[in-house]
Amino acid sequence: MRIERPRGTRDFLPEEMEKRREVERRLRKLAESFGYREVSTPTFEHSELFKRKSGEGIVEEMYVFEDKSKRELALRPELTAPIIRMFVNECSRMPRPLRFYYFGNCFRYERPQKARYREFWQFGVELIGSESYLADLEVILLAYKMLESLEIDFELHIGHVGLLRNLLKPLGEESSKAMRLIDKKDEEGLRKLFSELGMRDLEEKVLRLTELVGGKEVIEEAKEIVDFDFNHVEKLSDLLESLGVKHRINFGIARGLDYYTGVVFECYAKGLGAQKQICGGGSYELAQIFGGERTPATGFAIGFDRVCELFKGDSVKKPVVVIVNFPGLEKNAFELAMRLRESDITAVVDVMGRNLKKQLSYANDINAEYAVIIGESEVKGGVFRVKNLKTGEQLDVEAENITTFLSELLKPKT
RNA sequence: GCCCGGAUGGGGUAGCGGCUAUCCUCUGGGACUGUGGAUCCCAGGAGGCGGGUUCAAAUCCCGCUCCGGGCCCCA
Repeated sequence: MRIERPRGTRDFLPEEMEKRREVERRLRKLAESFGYREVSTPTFEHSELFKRKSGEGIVEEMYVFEDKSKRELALRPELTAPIIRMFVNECSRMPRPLRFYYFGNCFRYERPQKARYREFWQFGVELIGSESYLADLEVILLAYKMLESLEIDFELHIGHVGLLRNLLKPLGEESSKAMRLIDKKDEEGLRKLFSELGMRDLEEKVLRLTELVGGKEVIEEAKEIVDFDFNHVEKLSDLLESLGVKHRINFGIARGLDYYTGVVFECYAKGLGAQKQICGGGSYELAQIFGGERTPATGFAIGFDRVCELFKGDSVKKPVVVIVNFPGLEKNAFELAMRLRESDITAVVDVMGRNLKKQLSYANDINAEYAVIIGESEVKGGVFRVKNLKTGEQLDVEAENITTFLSELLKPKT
C-alpha cells in the first residue's frame, strides 16, 4: 500500500509553488513598504494559548497532542495569539507602535472543501500599540492595497463590534452567544434567544442594526438605533474614502472571536463558493489575557490559499540554459555551467549519460531557452555552439565571451 | 459532526458478473555513434482497503479509508 497524503493537506508542484511565491512576493513587498517587519513564531504552542482567548469554536477543531513530557501542545490554528504572546514575552519594551507581518501555515481539523484545507497559510499583519482610528486606517489601507496588487475582485466591508456590544449589554452572560448568532446571520436563533429572555424591543433594534449595509448614510441610521460615539468610524470612513479605498459600512460583521473590541472588517471575493472570505481583521485587545499590560492592537489575516486560487497573474519563470554533456568532456560541461551560474544564469547539465539527441529532446521538454554544445571540436577550437531552442538558430561563440553573450540574450525584455 | 457525488497504470479513460482488463498520454530504451519537437518499434505500469454474495467480482452488497462539493465554522 502506498502512503497517501493526510486529509486536507496538499503537495505543491513547481508550477504551483512558483505562483505561490509570486503572490507571497507581492504581499511581502507591500507590507515592507508600509514599514512592517517579518516575525515568525513556533508551529506549535501550549494549547492553553489558544484556549484562553478564542472560545469553543476554534478549540474544537485544534490539533492537540501531548509530548513525551506530558505537555499539552497544539498546532497553531491562527497566528494572532502567538504574535501577541511573543509581544508580551519579549517586545513589550520596544518603541510603539510595533509593525509586524507574518506568513505561516496554520492547522484546523475541519471538513475540507473548496479553498478550505486542514493545513492552510495565512499572511497577516499586526499593528500594536495604537488605538487611534489612524491605526485602523493604516491596516485597512494595507489590506486593500495587498488584494489590489493581486488583481483580485473583492468587496471591503467595515463594521464595529462596539455598538453591538453596547446594545447587547443588558443580556449580560448571554451577549457572546448573541454575537455568535449575529456572526452566523442566524435570524431565527436570535429571535428565539430574545424571546426567551423577554427582550423583544431589543430584538428589533439588533436585527435592524445588523441589516445595515451600505454607504455613509448607514451611520446616520445606526445613530437612531443605538447610543454610541460614531466619531471613530466616521473619521475612518471619510479618510479611507478620500484615499480612494472603496468600502461599505456593514454593522452586521461580528467576527467569530470575542477579543475584537472596535473596528472590524472583512473582504469578500467572487468565485470561491462558500469560502469567499479572503481577509478578516480588526482591532482587539489580547495582551492582558496573556499576562501583559493592556495594549490595543489591530491587524488582519489574508487567506493565502484562497487568494492564490484567485490570482491569475503569471509568475516570472527564469530562463534555463542546457549544457550538452559529452562523455569525456564532463569537466568542461560542469565548468561552463558554473561560470554561467555565477552570472545568475540557470544552467542545467545532463546527468543521465544521454546522447546529444536525447539531451536536446530533454531540453525541449523542460522548456529551455538555449542549449550550449561543447564537444571535442568545440573544445579544440575554443568556440561553443549556442543553439536557440525556440527558433533552431545556431551560432558559434568564443568561449570567453559565452557568459556575456548569453546574459545579453536572456535579459528580460522591458 | 451532518448531507450529496466519486475512487480502474504517473495523468486521462473503456468495460459494469465470465478470455491474457481497452484506448490515449506518460516514462525509459531503440530505429538515428554530434543536432530537439514528427513518425515507427520495444519495454514499464492499474480496478483504494477489508469483508460478503457467486462456480466466477473491477463489475452486485456492506463497512472503512481517501477525494470532490455543500452545511456548520472560519482564512
